[in-house]
Amino acid sequence: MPLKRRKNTAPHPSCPLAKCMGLLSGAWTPNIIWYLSQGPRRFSELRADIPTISSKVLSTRLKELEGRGILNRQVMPTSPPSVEYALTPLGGELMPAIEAIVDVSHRLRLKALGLCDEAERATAA
Amino acid sequence: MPLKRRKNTAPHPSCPLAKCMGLLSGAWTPNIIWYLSQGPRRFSELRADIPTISSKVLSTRLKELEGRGILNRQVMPTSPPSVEYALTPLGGELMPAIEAIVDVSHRLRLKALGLCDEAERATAA
DNA sequence: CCGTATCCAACCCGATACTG
DNA sequence: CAGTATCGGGTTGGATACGG
Repeated sequence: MPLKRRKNTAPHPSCPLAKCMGLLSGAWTPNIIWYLSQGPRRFSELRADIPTISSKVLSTRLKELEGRGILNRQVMPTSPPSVEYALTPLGGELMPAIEAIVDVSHRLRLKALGLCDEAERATAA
Repeated sequence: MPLKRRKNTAPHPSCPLAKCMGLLSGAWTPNIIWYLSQGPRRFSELRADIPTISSKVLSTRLKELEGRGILNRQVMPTSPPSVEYALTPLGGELMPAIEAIVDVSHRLRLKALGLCDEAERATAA
């Protein structure tokens, strides 16, 4: 009984997943966005926030994110020149999504530890 | 005027971004989840859904996602053996996040095309 | 049909060194 | 301080071929 074949999905005309992947591509991209969500931040501050990132990668990601419209770059007129990066409104809208993923991840860990449906089953002894 | 230094962020004790990255790591992971969100799907169907993915990578991702509790794997008792993959409830909760990212991405493209705040500025000749 | 094994090219990122 | 240039290792993923 060879089971009937299902059509290729694509039921909704929307399936631009490539964009999803591209938007947050880069190992540290979500972290950069997360730190900027707490307010504008300078290059060296981000470097300190993410100790293991190299300046090369950080500057690359910042340029990418600026080009995508996720953050703005502003040079401050201070004596040692400094640069501030801040999320755009649209960039800020990524935060709920990132937090949702983190939340699911957290609950998955709880489940993995077996600390979750224990209550449901009411092991009761 | 050397501008006052800001403390290292980390204001909220929660900043497990490494998890966020890990959950959706892999170039095709969001796509796999997206296709499974429309219902259970077999190995070869997913292969057809994502034409450019290799069977090696697909099976690797599926095993990872199963291990993380994002999807379940079930062998169907059909004559040519087939395997169905389906999102777990927790895995399904990733969909809103993925859709949110896709949505932001879409609006960013509109902005990039200059089809957005043109109205605001009312270039007005 | 459902994968696994091997090989290999591309990419990504960190370390280091250097410029304005 | 805010980056850029270069190198080199580690990882990812595609192609292909094979096994259950």
